[in-house]
Amino acid sequence: MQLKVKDFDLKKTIECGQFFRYELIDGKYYLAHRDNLLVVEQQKDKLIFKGATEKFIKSFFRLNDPYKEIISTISTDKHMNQAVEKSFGLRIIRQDPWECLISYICSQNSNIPRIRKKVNCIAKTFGKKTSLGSFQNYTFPNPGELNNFEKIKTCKVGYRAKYIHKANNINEHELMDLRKKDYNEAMKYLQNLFGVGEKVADCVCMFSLDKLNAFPVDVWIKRVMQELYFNNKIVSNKQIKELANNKFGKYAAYANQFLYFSRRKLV
DNA sequence: CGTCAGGTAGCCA
DNA sequence: TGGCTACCTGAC
Repeated sequence: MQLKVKDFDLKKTIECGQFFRYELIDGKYYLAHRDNLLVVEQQKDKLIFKGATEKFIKSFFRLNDPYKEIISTISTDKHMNQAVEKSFGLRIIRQDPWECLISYICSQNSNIPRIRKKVNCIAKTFGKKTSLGSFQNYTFPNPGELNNFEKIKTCKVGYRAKYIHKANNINEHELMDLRKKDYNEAMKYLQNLFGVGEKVADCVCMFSLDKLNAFPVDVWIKRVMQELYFNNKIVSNKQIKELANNKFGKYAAYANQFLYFSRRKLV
């Protein structure tokens, strides 16, 4: 199946570090996410895919987000103009909240290759084998299925094993319902989970709960924000989030991704 | 070896 | 609130 796309760059979107279970083979991206296994490739303005419906693709890659409006909303200065220029076409992936939560718990104090190893290992250890043509991968386990603490530890997640084991008891219905709640309520719920602080909660909000006003502050965002907007002064995460909120408003999440991408020069 | 990497809990002022 | 440190692990 195929689909015409505008203002979309598949490579940037997948490789920018927001999404962890994929493989690039012969120019095609094989994606595994929760129970889905799909293959996608982009040829200019054409998106060719298998293993998913058009509806899923549009929702997953947020192809219906008003890209031009988002960019004009956040492009209030030359810094953001430059960031947008470098990362144009990058979209926020709309992930499954549960897999997203576990993935970002794994992300603490880890670089991208290590996060990918951990998340893939959890799928391999607890998920079911699945295939698309000759490509094989694993589903992501459901809440309740990560109940073996020793097995979790074999995935090299270190001290995060106890967080994952505890998160396993989550009520998935409640988690999904956070999509309908506002940002503050979602943050409160998430930060109540053991091992989930402000950064991880913000990531789950922005990558899976449709909270486009979220603005996760990690070390990279902190560096770039201090450079661009605080004259290289060391400031608190709270100050950074306040500024982002005022400056980028309801699309702060996109500003966050553009700044992160352009700073790290990924892809 | 030490340091660092997309943080958080627990503790203290 | 804000500041501090231990913490699993693997790459350099």
